[in-house]
Amino acid sequence: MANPTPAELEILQILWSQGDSKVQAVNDKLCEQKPVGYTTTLKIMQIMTEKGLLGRKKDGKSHIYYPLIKQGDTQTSLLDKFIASAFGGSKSKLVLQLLGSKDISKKEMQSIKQFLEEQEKQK
Amino acid sequence: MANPTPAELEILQILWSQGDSKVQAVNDKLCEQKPVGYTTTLKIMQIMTEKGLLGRKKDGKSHIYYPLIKQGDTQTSLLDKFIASAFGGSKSKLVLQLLGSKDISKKEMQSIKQFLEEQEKQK
DNA sequence: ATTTAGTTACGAATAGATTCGTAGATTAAA
DNA sequence: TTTAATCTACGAATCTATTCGTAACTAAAT
Repeated sequence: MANPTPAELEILQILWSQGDSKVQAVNDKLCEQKPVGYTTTLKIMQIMTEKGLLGRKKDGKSHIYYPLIKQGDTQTSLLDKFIASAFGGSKSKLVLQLLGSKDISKKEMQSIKQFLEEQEKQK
Repeated sequence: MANPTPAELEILQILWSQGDSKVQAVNDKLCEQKPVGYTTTLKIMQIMTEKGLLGRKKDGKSHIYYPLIKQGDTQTSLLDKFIASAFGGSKSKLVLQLLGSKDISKKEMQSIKQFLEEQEKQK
């Protein structure tokens, strides 16, 4: 399955976070960030349906759309591609760049270290 | 400064890793992965020069090109944008996804843990 | 039945990135 | 000086994603 385009990803994020939705609801959410025409959103969601990224069921005169791909799978796939193109395929280079950045919050560092500790216990 | 496009990034990677180069050398390198015409590579490098991504100096009848932006800065900028679009802006979510993935090598985990240990000592 | 509001389907316009053909310029060699 | 090889500059073609106008359709309200 091909990766979603940027505009498609925005729509997927909305569906993943707020659940199955009508075009109107998705468009409203998108408009909170930047103005975008209703038919633009509709068109992209129709394309996504053709591609197999979304499914839909009829509801009155409109449709309710839902994602056919999992958020985690998509993130993994996008991440792999990103690491290949920007970090020469090295996962650790990316992580080190992140861990070394000044603007990573303490809370974020906390949850990372905690994850590693729990992983140690597993063994 | 706007982020480089995918094709531009490929060229930057080559210049960062093998140093200042002529179009010919860059194109040869690119062709190791996929066939691409000489004038295609030339055109993109000319555009990059207009944009201020590359500089160049005359050498005989050709030019020697060099990056005007740092690899680390570019990676940081691309990464920020990527995290915003694919991980809702959460750095830790991305790291956890990576650390939890099955195909991260032991060597990579090693260098990550080592980095965290050294960071602890700093305090 | 007619009107109205909301929705869909379709196709075209736009925009940006990528690709490459061609013509002209430059350099080195014969 | 002429030729050959290489390189640059330019513009056009292509491709993909995005945007939106318009017309047709649907359902509900009057």
